[in-house]
Amino acid sequence: MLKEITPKSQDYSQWYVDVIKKADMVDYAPIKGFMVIKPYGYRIWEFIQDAMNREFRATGHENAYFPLLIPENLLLREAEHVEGFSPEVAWVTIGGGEPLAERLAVRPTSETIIGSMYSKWIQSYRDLPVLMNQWSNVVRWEKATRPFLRTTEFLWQEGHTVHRTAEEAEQETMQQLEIYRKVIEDELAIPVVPGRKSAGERFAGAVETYTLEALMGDGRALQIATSHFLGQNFAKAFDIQYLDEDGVRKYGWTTSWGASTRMIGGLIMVHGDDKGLRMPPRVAPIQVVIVPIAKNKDAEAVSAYVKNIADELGREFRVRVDDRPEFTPGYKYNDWEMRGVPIRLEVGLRDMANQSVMLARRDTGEKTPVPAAGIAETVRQRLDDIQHTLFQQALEHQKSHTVVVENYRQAEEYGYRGFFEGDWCGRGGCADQLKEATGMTIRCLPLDRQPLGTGCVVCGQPSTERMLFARAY
RNA sequence: CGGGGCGUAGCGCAGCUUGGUAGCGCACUUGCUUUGGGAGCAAGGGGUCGGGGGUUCGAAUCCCUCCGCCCCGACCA
Repeated sequence: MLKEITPKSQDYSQWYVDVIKKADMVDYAPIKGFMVIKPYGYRIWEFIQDAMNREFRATGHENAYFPLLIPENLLLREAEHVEGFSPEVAWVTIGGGEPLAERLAVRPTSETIIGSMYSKWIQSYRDLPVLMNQWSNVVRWEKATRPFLRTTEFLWQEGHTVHRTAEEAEQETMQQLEIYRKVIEDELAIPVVPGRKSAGERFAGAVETYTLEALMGDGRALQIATSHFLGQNFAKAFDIQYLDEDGVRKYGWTTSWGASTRMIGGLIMVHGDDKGLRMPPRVAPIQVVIVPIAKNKDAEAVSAYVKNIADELGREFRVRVDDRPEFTPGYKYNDWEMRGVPIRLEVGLRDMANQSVMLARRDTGEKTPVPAAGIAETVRQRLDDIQHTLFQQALEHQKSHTVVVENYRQAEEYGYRGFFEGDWCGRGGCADQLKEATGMTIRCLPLDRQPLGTGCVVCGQPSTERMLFARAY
């Protein structure tokens, strides 16, 4: 085990790696680019799943599961889609010891195989809309990988829907984007900027891609969820047709939307500090840890006092009593701080005598004695406050690192760290030049902004778009 | 794919220049003492030195070769 966590300011990448190791979230697998998600990390994923499943069901979606392997001919159906994904597809060519007649792709995403099934299932306008989601793993052969942020295999959910009209499909696309915003801001306490992707950054095969962009602690952007309006591109490629009320056969309009374990990487980078993780209470595997402090002769008395408190809190919160005899209290404080547990209660003889406990907040580091009576209410308030404080701190960071510019060169004085906002003429050439010169890419065209009319930040020509650009993960 | 670095105990490393019984710290096991911010003492266990080949009486160390990992670039939902 590492003894210390590298300070963020010294080396942000090393800090990130140290934190995920110290927090016991992941381990590197024996295959390059793959990782094992350990129970403490996986539990966070389960909370995200719970929150999303609630929202998906409330909007009429059902979970289903489609195959891991996709026959090559299906993957080839949609031209842009193949072109976008083929460089990173892993292929299965042998099964049961025999070479396969047709090689099988390990899914990089499931539009193709789901589209082929939808075409069988849909006959009439009465079969629409089809609203499904699947929780799965996907594989994209990446050259540079980092735990959670970009791994060869990752876990995600992918929603796939078919609609009767373009309007309904567009509405679905926006509705799902809003669900992501809600879960990511309310549960993970990560503020995001919703926007539309520029043509160059669009999902392969989509008509429009919408995104949520978050700003990390080091000033780089992270695309944290996307929702795609696919038009009739996939409906045509997979022959998804229905007979409409007017007796005419028509192509359906499809959408897809996804969010992955990358969100956990965002969670770490947005909230973590030099002591380790800081977990937002709503997705914290352990919300309250209680550390009893007692010499041998007092152990029994303290333990009884702690048990009462733990029982009361355990009815409402996720509580852990750390009574491991082999570690000192100081060790335990550090240990749980690395794991980001929002509230720590230190309980010894002094507290017992005062009928109180010492409450330490992970977000602020503040330590205050609080009465044992009404402890559940106190903890409830503090957890709410921590959830709120983490979001506010992240929002402050985002706001203070968002700069409006009239020319992209102004970003240089900020070291290209942060979100930069400016006008864009809409031409891909300017986007390319921006990237070439600065390493920054267009993160999105924010939904609620209009061009200021100051001219494209790259070429100065009349602008049609307002864009958010940054260096990204 | 280009440039650089590294593979020695679970983790982090020394040893290699100049070949001669494989070491240190942490972790682990046992016992005793400890416990309000990373406890102490004592006794233990743990290694095909990344793989293969060569030189040599003898290779972690020298030579050849293969493999893997990390960082920087390029590429990228």
